[in-house]
Amino acid sequence: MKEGGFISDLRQKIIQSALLLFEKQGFHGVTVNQIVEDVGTSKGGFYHHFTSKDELLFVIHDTFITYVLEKAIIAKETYQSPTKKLQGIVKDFVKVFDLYKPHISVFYQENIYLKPQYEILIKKKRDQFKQMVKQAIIEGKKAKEFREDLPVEITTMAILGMVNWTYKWYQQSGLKTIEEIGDIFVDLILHAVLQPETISSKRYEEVLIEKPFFTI
Amino acid sequence: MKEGGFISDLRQKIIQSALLLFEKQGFHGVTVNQIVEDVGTSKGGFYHHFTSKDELLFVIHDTFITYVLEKAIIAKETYQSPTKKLQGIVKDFVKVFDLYKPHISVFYQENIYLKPQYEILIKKKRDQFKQMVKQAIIEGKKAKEFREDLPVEITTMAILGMVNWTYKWYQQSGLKTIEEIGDIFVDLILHAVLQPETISSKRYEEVLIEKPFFTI
DNA sequence: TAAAACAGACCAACCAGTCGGTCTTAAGTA
DNA sequence: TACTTAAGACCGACTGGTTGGTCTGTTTTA
Repeated sequence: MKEGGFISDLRQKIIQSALLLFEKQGFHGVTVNQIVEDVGTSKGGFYHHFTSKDELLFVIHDTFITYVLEKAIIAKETYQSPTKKLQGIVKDFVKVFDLYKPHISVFYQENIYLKPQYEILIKKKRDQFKQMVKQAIIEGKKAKEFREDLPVEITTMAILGMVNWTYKWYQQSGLKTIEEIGDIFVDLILHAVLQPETISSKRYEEVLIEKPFFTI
Repeated sequence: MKEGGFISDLRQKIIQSALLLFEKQGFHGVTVNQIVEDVGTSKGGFYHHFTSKDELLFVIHDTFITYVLEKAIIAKETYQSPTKKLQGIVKDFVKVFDLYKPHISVFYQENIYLKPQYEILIKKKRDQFKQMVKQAIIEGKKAKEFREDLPVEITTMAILGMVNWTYKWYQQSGLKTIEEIGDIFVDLILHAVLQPETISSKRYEEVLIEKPFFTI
């Protein structure tokens, strides 16, 4: 508590252990006893910090989605053009996979086990995030940066799906770094949504934060 | 047994009920008792047809992945050019969401609960499917239909992610039909992977099965 | 010294799977 | 056709193990 800050905080230790256990074995594949044993504490310690196993699951969900949402808001406010906004949101989000992979796995894998009262709270924030991607696409069409025939809703879900799915296969020990993966995703997305003229001309350099790999 | 065929087969009824229950509440959120009650049978009936609850989960997984794999093999053999192959595989796969949505949900949601001996069998088929998409991309690059700078592995996962994620949001009652969604996905994917020249010229008409919506 | 933090034995509920028994079906027999 | 019979299909009370959560303490902190 004194030194080390939250590192020695039992609550955070429990979350950390639970996170890794839930990721590999699922919420129902891990018992409270396993968690407390892994942490090196007791049932008493656990229930002093959490009212239930379900609340622990909620805390994990909430920590993650809150963080992601804040990042997205910053990206949205930082950049002006829709292209840059979309690029920023995607790149920041992909980066999160490095630090928060267990969170993300639990977030997408165990969300059906959230109790209704918690589910409502999480859904709200999750929808907010989705809305930011959607908004970027709408603005991109309006600004004539993106193709006008782009179906907003499906394109949004396609982008989210492509990025979210990363939790199923990404490994830190893999061949590509998370930065590289993020660049490739942005590249694929921009090729899919930008006006063809923008791509074939050199005009995309004006609308991008940085050159994607395909311009090399 | 006489008329109606497998529709009155208890085994199929159990799978059907379990499917819908697992989809909404998860494998561990549904008890064997709930399943047999839903079907209108008994524990005895259940364990006459399945050795365990785990085996039921495996059967659901296997039915689905076997079907998808067969479809992909047909698409691969039907079309010649890589573009058409990729287009065919994706379109067929997206169509599956209409008939097999519960299967898919269970397949991606509950796969971590598969017992090791079953997991091995499923992983084998799943990898085969992934390999077919990957192969189409490799061939597309070789044939100069796709961009040469395309990273094969990540692009494969991006496409799979985009399509797979559909199980999280697709609803039959939604605004777009599954056919439309499939077309949009193909459109986005092709814009992302095809040579820019092919898109800006009219040459894509030669390489496509049918005109995507954006040519209108 | 009191409140917060933690320990761990204990419990009630639940649940996958079992097992002895009954019912249905259809082939065999005369 | 009527009767026999055996195997497959199905029933449901029961069980042994497990699990989330409780409660009464003990230790640590401020």
